[in-house]
Amino acid sequence: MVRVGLTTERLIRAGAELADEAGFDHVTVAALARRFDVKTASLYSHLKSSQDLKTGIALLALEELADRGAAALAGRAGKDALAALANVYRDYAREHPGRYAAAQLRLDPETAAASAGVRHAQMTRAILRGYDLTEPDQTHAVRLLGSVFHGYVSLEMGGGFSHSAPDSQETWTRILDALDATLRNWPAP
Amino acid sequence: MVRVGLTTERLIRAGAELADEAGFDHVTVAALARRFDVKTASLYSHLKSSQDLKTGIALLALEELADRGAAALAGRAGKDALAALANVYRDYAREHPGRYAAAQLRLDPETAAASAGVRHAQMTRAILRGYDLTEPDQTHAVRLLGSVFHGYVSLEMGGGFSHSAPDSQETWTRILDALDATLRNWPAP
DNA sequence: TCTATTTGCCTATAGGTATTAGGCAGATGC
DNA sequence: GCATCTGCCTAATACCTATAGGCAAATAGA
Repeated sequence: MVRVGLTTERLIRAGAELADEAGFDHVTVAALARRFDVKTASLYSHLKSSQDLKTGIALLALEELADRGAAALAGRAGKDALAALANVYRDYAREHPGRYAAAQLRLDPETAAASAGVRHAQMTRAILRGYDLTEPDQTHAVRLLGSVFHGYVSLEMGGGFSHSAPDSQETWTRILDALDATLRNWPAP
Repeated sequence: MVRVGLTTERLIRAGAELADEAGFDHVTVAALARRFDVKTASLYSHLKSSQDLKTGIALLALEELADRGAAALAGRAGKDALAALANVYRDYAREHPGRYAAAQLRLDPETAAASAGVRHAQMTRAILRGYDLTEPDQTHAVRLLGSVFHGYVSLEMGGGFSHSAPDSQETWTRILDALDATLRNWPAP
C-alpha cells in the first residue's frame, strides 16, 4: 500500500489535464483514480463528490483565464485592449478545450460570487473605458462582448466554421473590427 | 405484459419533454423507460443507444427551431427580420430549455449535414439580404449573428444576467439595435 | 376461426460510475 | 519506541448502459 500523496489541489490539477486530453465530460472520479493508479474510493478523502471535482476544475480555469486576461490588458486601451482580451479567451479555449468547457459550468450563486468570474466582468468593463458609453450602455456592451466572445469561441470549437471559406481567423479579425466600430458608434435607444 | 406501443418517434418526443422538465443532462434511457412504466432494456428495440436518443432530441429541436424561424421570417426584412429570428432563438430557449440545450449537441458531420442545421444558416443569410454586404462579408456577418444569438441566449439561461440591472430584456433590445447598426455600417477591412 | 409467424416487452446478466462505511498499515508526534 | 493519525484499501449499495434470449400478444394467411 504505497501512498501516492493525493491532495485536492493535485487532483483538480490532474482533472484539468484529463479534461483537456479526453474532454470535460469524460472527467470522472474513476478515470482520475486510474490516472493515479489508485482505487476510486480513495479520492473521496479529498473530494466531496464528482460535482466537487468539476467545480474545482471550473474555478481553476476561471482563475487562469482571468490571470491571462489581466496580463493581456496591462498597458493596452481601446481596440487594442478589446482584441487582446478577446484573443485570451479564444486562445485559451484552443489550448485548453477541456478547461474552457469547465469554465462554462453553471456554478451556484455563492460559488460564482467568490470565483474569478467577477474579475472577468471587471476586465470587460475596463475595456469600455476606452470608449464613450454612458453607465447603462456600458452594461449592455459588457453583455454584448461576453456574448460574442463566448458564442464565437463555442461555435468555433464545435466545428461550426471549420469546413467553409473564409477561414475562421479572418472572420475573427473582422468581427473584432465590427465590435470596435459598434462601441465607437453605440446607437442611442 | 401489456404493450404500451413504443416507437422511436414517441420515445424521442417524450425524451424532449423530459429534457425540458428535468434538464438535458438528466435524459437517460432509464428515466425514459420509467416514464412509460416499462423496463429499460425494452427501449433498446427502438433506440440504438443512449447517444442515439440524445441525437434524436437534438434533431427534433433543430427542426422545430428552423420551422419557427421560417415562420417568423416570412414577410419580414431588414431589422424587422433580424429581431424576429433572434427572438425565435431566445424564446425557444426559454420555453424549451432542455430541447435548446440538445440543439447545441455536437453532431457528427454527416448527421449535421442532413439536419435542419443547414436551414438555420440559410435563414441567417436571408436576413442579410436586407443589408448591403459583399459575399465574404456576408459570411463574417452570419458568423457574428450566430455567435451573438447563441452566446447571449446561453449566458442568459446560465443566469449570467439575472441579478443585475438593467434587466435582460432591455439589453437584448439594445443589442439588436447595435447589431442592426453594425450591419448597416459594416466596416471595410 | 384457427394456426403460424412476427415482434414487443420481459428477465437475466455483465460492466461502468458514484458514493459510503469500516479496516489496516504507513507516516507522524511525543 | 510507542501511540496516534491519516491515507488508501476492501466491501457494499445503487444507478446507468447495453446485449442475449424468452414468452406472449398482435398480426397474417388459410
